[in-house]
Amino acid sequence: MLTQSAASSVNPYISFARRQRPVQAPSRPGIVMNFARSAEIFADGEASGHVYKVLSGVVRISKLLPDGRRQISAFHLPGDMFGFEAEAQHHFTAETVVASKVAAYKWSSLLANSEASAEVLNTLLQGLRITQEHLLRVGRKNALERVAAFLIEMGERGGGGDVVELSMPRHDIADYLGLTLETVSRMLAELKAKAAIRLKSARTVELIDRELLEAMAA
Amino acid sequence: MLTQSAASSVNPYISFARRQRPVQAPSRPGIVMNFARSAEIFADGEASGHVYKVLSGVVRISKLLPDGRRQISAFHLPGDMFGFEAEAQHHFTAETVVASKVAAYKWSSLLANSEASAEVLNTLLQGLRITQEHLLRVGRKNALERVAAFLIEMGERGGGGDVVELSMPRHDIADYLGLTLETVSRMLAELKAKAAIRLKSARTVELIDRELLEAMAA
DNA sequence: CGGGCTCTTGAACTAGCTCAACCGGAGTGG
DNA sequence: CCACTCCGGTTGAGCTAGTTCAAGAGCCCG
Repeated sequence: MLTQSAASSVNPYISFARRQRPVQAPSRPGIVMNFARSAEIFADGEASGHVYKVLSGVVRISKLLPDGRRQISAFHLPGDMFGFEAEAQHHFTAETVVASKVAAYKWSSLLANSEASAEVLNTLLQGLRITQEHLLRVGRKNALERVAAFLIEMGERGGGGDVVELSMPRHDIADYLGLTLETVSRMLAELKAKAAIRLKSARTVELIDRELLEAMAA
Repeated sequence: MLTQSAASSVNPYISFARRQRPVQAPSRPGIVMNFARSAEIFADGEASGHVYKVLSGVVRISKLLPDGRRQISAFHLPGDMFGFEAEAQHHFTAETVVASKVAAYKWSSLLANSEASAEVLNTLLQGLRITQEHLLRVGRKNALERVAAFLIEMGERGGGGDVVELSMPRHDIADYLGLTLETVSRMLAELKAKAAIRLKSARTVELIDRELLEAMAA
């Protein structure tokens, strides 16, 4: 079971994603829900109708290929909203990376409120821009540039301090950047060797030369 | 000048994109503009404030890296809208692929109209979903899968017939799929060898085995 | 103290890139 | 009407970045 075989090996996260879900369905605006780490909030294909806001923790948005290859399109941090759909079904999966608190809002009631719907519009515009920028990274940048850009991104979103807490495993970073976890690990080692970063632990990165890091992100 | 050198060679399209632009600025809703082939509609960094609808032709949306590497995030066909921005500046470039007719609308007046703004919301939701799906292709699919998926996509968007007119050069397809033009050409040759398609001309592809094509797109 | 995970590192392999030559259709001019 | 040229596309040969496969090393938690 642990000996994964070839390219068509099933992504281990499929089986890990737990169906732990709060009993109370989110019906009125702003229902708060607690999720354990690596829990599924909703899955690709499920009925949509609610949008969510991260209160604490980290949420990953992903799509799976039938053979298990996975692409993470975004990590959502506290304050971020996700789960918007034009149709009645979700077209991607949302799972927690770490234990997280999430507020659910009814999509229809959000649209009824003009102030909220203006905010939604803005969120969507930002989301589209960010996804297009990420597409450029994945489609045109090399492994070192992608990892450097990822660290800068997480640094900025995490408050701008020099110490960046990566709450996700290498596997998730790899699936976000379109790489393998081994390559992510090697690129981190290279950035460390070039004195751009220091690895306080596997998940705690200190950015010791932002300028160099930015130059490497291309 | 024609001997391009190495990975850092400047993208030829930078210099080709012509600044041919209609004199009349789009100020009232629905101003129709005509553009020659490979003309710039707006560039990354320019002031935004208008959104556009393709009336005829094809428009490509792209982002450039300083060294000339380019990622095309979308091709827009007649009926599609583009140019939405949350901020005062555009964050990507829009150029015609072939001679095109485009209608410009003032963003602010579109937002004022609630019916139009509901349509905008829907367009954005669709756009986000499509971009995420494209990210999965670029991040996780191999060259053959990407090219097969591209042909299926263009086939469906082009009306569903068996003969697909690709109005864009190989270079554009490559920059859309995150490949090189040589690889695109080789994958088309492979699909042809496997009898999934027939190349009536370089730009005219006949899909002779959609099922096989879909299987190859993974 | 032991059993899983996660992460790192090494070695070999390969998909796709790079570099280079050539091909063919669409003007263009003699 | 043919020769020439230009440009987009194809094809080949070799190379390399990143993957794959494999073996260990930490590390957290019971």
